[in-house]
Order: sequence, then C-alpha cells, then structure tokens
Amino acid sequence: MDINTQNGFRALADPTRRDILQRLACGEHTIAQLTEHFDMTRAAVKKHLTVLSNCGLITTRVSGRERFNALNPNDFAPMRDWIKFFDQFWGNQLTNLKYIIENNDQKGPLQ
Amino acid sequence: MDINTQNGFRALADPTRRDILQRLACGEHTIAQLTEHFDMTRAAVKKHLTVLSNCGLITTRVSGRERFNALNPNDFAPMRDWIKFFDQFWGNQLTNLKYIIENNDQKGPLQ
DNA sequence: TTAATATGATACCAAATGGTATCGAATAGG
DNA sequence: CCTATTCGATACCATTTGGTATCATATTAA
Repeated sequence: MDINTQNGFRALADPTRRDILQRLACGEHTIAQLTEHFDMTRAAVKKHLTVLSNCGLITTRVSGRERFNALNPNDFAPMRDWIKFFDQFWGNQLTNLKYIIENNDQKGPLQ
Repeated sequence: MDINTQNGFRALADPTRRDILQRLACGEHTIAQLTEHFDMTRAAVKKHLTVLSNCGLITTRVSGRERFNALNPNDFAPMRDWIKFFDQFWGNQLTNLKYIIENNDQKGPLQ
C-alpha cells in the first residue's frame, strides 16, 4: 500500500514500531527474529508489522515458510515533505514559511 | 515541559494537532480563534493544546483573560535528530547509518 | 455591580489501540 | 508420512484516545 501522512505519523507514534524500523535498518528480519528483542508475543509484533506495511514503511519478501521484512526506501516523499515543514521551525528558519504560501497549501506539504 | 521523542511523535500523530501547529506557524492564536476552524468544541481543542504543550511543542502567553498559544521554536533537537535518522532512508543514504553506530545508541537518536 | 467573555477542569462516553490466547495453514526435515 | 516450525487470522480484553456536556473561575465592559 502507499504511504500517507496520517498513517505514517501514527505508525511512528509507537516506540515498538520505531524500534522495529531501526532493526530493519540493519537488514531484513523475520517476525520470529524481531520477536526475540521484545517482551511481547509474536502476534503483537505481527500487528505492528501490519501497521508498518499498511502505510508503506516496510515491504515483505516471502521465502518458503519465512517472511523477511525490510524497510521500504521508496515513495517516502510525502512524509519527508511534512517533516521538512516542521524542520523549518526546528531550524529556526521561520522565513522559509514562504514554501507553504508559495505552494498555496493550507493543509501543509501533504494531505 | 520538555520535549521527548515518544510524546512528540504521539502529538504529531493526530491530524487536528498538526493542523493547529500549522496555524500557529502563522502567528499566535487563542483557543477561541483556533476553535473557529474546527468542527469540534472548545474543550476538545483545549485537550489538543494540552498535549502539544506537555511535549513542549507550543508555549502560552497570558494576557488578561486571553491565552495566546504559539509554536515553541526551542529545544526541538531530540525530535529533529530522530527525524534525521529516518530521513537517511528517505534520502536513500543508508551509509549514513554510521551516525547511529558512532553514537552507540541502540535506541536511535533519542529516547 | 452586573453581565458577557475567555478559559480551565472534570465526569462521562464511544471508538481506537496494543496486547494475549488460540486456532489453522503451509513448509522443512527426520 | 509425520512432526516441528514459521507464520496468518481472529476472538477477546484492558487501556488510551478523542470527543461532548457541564460547571467553575477570572477578566472585561456597560
């Protein structure tokens, strides 16, 4: 599925899911491998992976009875743009607000 | 209060709160002014402002019976760093993972 | 003083969220 | 074939979340 701002931010709002993303940053993992690092059942980890998959943050490669989960490096532009918007404040570059005005986007970089 | 990753991401996970932040980007607003733009009660908007305040994303200036809410441009470094971490993937610059390794931070740029 | 305004606080509610327990299906290996 | 393994799906539960309704407080203005 494709990523969108709302689902993307919700996905990042959970510490377990951020942890999963960081682990996937070091290479693909199966559910069982990920579950080793958490104090919760495989079913709970699976639910988090479903959330991450539904918003396009990860992809899955099937090999036999194993399913390897990996970061999806593509199509992150919408969320990146939203973060850039906030980064203008974090960088104290408030004058860059012209970005939003020029793009006449009342709802922000994406919606 | 000071910002932290968990509360920060949770704060951004709600579309109403992101909308509020964007409106505050154009200048300080009272609760009543913000409420005009939403299909919800003032109490609901107040709750969102409390969430944003608790994680340090906004500040409040009191003047008489009015309370002006504004973006807090300071102390956003932790969250900005976390976003930079993800931006490495969004920019397909996976080699920058050395940032995390060099900082020996298993949990990511911030906790 | 009195009334209108701007806000805070809280009890309450429905829905979403994060978790467990449990079942079944498909694959690997003896 | 038979068993263990890896995983998906779902029913179920407690807590959190986002909202309303309502009341109390403080300030402005007539």
